[in-house]
Amino acid sequence: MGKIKPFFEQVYAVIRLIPKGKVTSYGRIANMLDAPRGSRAVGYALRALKYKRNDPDYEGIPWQRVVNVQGEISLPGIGKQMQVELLEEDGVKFSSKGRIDLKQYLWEGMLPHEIKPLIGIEEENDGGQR
DNA sequence: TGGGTGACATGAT
DNA sequence: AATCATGCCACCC
Repeated sequence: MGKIKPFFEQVYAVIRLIPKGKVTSYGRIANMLDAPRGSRAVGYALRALKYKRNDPDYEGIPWQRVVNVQGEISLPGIGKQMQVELLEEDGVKFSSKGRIDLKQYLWEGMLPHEIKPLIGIEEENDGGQR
């Protein structure tokens, strides 16, 4: 039946949909996955990529396109600089305060029912009856 | 094997 | 405006 991928997998699948030159927030990704309080879990998924960097299944995930709802980089330390660099390569500009103007660069995303087929999740209702 | 551990967002104080 | 608690989930040791 509705083949459910683990949540982290769903997160990665959504991130792959973020267009180059755009960003989205942890919270928006959570909302797209029907997990309105799951923003933190989205962050956990991103952190977990560190353990998967040798796994070909997880290559090419544009993780840099996820920022917090303020348009700021959440990733601490050296990784932050790397994220800024990658975003600049994407064509995203930072303000003098190190912020991204979400009015300009935000990827609005999709509704949960729109995004599920794209990330390999079937709707659980079979046939629309209820 | 089971906790502890994090790239967050929100509402209440 | 700044702090605080809480919800959320897979993975490593």
